[in-house]
Amino acid sequence: MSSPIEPEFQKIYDVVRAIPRGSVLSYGDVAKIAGSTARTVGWAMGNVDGLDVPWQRVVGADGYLRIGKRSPELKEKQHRLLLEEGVEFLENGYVDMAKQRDAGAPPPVPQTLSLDLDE
DNA sequence: TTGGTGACGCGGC
DNA sequence: CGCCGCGCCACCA
Repeated sequence: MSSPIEPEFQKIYDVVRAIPRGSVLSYGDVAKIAGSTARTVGWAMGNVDGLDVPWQRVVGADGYLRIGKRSPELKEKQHRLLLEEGVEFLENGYVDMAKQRDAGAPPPVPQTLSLDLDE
């Protein structure tokens, strides 16, 4: 509604959509895969508007929900959504990243995406 | 055009 | 282990 989705952001959204339910990726991870930067991914997540993008599955590299600077409610919403998806949290409110990798969790990025950013 | 800001990340202290 | 600063890229005034 605001701005036309550039193909580059499209890639970001594509990667986020590929995140399996109950799993999460960090902004940096998404950025690396989409060939962008963490900041840009963050900006993209803030512009999902009505797109079909599971923005809640993108968290900080340390597992912290880096939202709430100006939208504490949004952070709570993300927390709730992730809980419903089966994502485990720690006492401090951080996502249990260790569990994420250790739970024998499936690769965050399905091969269906075939990231061809390899030269 | 320049400068400041931000849903980030990481190295230094 | 926490705080600070720089780098990054896109957006807005």
